[in-house]
Amino acid sequence: MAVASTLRHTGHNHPRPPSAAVVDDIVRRLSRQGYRDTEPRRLVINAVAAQGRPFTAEELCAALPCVGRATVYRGLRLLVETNQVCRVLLEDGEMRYQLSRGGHHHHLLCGACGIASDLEDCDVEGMLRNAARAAGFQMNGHWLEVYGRCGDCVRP
Amino acid sequence: MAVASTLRHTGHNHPRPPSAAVVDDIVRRLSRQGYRDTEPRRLVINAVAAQGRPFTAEELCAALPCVGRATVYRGLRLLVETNQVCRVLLEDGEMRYQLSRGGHHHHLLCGACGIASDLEDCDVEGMLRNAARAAGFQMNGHWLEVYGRCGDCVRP
DNA sequence: GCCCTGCTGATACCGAATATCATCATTGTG
DNA sequence: CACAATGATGATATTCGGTATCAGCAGGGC
Repeated sequence: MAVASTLRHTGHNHPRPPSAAVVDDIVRRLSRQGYRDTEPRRLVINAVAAQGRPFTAEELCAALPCVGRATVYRGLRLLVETNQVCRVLLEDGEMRYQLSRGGHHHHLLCGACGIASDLEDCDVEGMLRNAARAAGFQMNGHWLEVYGRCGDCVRP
Repeated sequence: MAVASTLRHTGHNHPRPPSAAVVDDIVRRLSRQGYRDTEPRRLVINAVAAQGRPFTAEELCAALPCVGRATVYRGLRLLVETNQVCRVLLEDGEMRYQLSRGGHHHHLLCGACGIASDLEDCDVEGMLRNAARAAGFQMNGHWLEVYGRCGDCVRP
């Protein structure tokens, strides 16, 4: 129902064309794990996919006035737990979320426009593991965010 | 006053000898920036310095029953803002704090004992800057946490 | 179409953190 | 050393993000 009017709420926030394919993919993956395909859940996924930059749970609630708070939070949590949405840590410690494009990657967070692009093909992983081993530490994982200015904001 | 009894509250938590020198250093640095040397503030700093592993603001409050909540929170925030306490991000997204030993470093966080050791002499910095530049991104900073098992917990 | 069960959403609740503000204490000054 | 200016304190109220509850609803297997 009110999908279009819902998405309009995020219009000031670099909206993407709500790609039905992406949403369907996510719903299908959830289905495969036994989660139902419900309308409110699809609305949440739709809104998540429409965000153009890392968002907070509260922003998602605001963008979905016709979906209950609890449902939005549950939906977001489900997406995080199934690794379809990744957490993004801002420089000031605030936690945000973003649709994951899959695979292991890190974020290049622009402090000017707020957009998070992905950094792939970077072997921090191996380097860190070695450095950690040298300190007698067995590394199992890591969390990395990179802050600065994206190309568009550096040369305007 | 009740410093000794206060510290005893952290006894189960790898307490350190409350090094007066460390505390004095911090107080002096604050003084230089115009912040007063007050008893409650010293108590907070003392408790911070006595923690053996990353702690939460709430834990600090519990360890300082005779200092007001607001004062504990304010004191901790002041220490973070003046870079004398660093934030530590746990794998699950929880934020904790730890006395900074100064300079830029990263944390090796042991998931078993909870202790955070420092990783220095590691050129992630340069590597990241290059990788970011290759993606057209101007890097100004980064946040990195390494998770795993410390030497003591790997071979018990 | 029916029924089981997961999902929803209004509400209440919880915990962490901050705002308020009268009172107190530190520190620079005379 | 005493005083005044002002920063700091702490009890309290408040805000805010997030979760628990639970009766009613709806998806989807049969």
